[in-house]
Amino acid sequence: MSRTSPREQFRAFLAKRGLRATNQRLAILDAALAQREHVTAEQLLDYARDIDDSVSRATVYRTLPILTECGLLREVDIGSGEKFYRTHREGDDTQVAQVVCVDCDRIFEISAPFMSWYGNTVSSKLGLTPVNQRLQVSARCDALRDTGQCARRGRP
Amino acid sequence: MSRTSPREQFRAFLAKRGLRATNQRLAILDAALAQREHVTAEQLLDYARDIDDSVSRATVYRTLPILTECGLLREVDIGSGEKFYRTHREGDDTQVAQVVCVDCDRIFEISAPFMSWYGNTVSSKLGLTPVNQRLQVSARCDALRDTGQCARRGRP
DNA sequence: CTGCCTGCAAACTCTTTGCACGAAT
DNA sequence: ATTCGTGCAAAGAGTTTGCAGGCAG
Repeated sequence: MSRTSPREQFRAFLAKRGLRATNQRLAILDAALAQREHVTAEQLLDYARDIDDSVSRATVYRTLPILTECGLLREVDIGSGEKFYRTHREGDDTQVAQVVCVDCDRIFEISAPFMSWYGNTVSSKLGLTPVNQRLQVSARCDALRDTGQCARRGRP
Repeated sequence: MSRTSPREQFRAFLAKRGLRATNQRLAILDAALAQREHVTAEQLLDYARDIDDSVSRATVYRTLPILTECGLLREVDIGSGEKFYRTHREGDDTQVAQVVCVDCDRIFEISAPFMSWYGNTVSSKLGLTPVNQRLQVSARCDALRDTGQCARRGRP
């Protein structure tokens, strides 16, 4: 229903915080929005440089937390050393599980509406209130095991 | 039921792989077994050096994967930059959720038997078979919020 | 003896930070 | 004009690795 584009949303967020809408920040935003898959900071740097070649690695790292707090990106940490980022679109479920295929390294996200209940159940026993939670599944590809091939293999 | 001590289990595992039971590896094992809480590689190095001061950081890092594969330790990654390790005793539940208190930084583990069902459900939709899964909850301390104090605060 | 193991230190990866210049408001 | 933002390069944290010597089997 909302008519607010991500660009506007970002500008409004920046203004509210007294931050500036620089070309670099906007280029990073546009680069992120153009990606359908999970991307690393390094990949985002490349894409952002295609839009504005003055973007530096430092600025990407400084901008990512802003975009995350703004709600435009979601940070996904699968414990592999580097963090991944994904555009968070309106209507996206907040409670998602990540399924990481150890064969093709792709990250799938699945709505997991039970998670918040689990988090509450498990935390309340300890006198704690959940802030956020992640369910992460590592899995192997059935097709690859059975036929030696996986259609997803190698795809971005 | 088993009469096998962790030491014996480790020696058997090493022998089976053609690896050597060095003093350093045994010291690291003993250091790990003596800990009740989650420890980092660095802490384990300190404890192991109390037993055998010739243990080096490199050997700790080289030994941790062995102990993990052997099933004597469990690796816990809470996405904080460094990994934690915990002794995995017989009868320990494999399906555990980690609850991390963001106030006192302690890691609690709670049995979460529903997790494997969930992992299966979510993976099978993608044509994947789960290898392992983690449910991780970040939470705040109720006592600290309400009374300004938490009995667990500062405790190891 | 032989070859796996070791400690040391350097290398590596991802991320953060100090600094002086540059641009948004 | 200010003040925040930037690129660069160096620093950091955690972990891994190359090498020459050491010790288990």
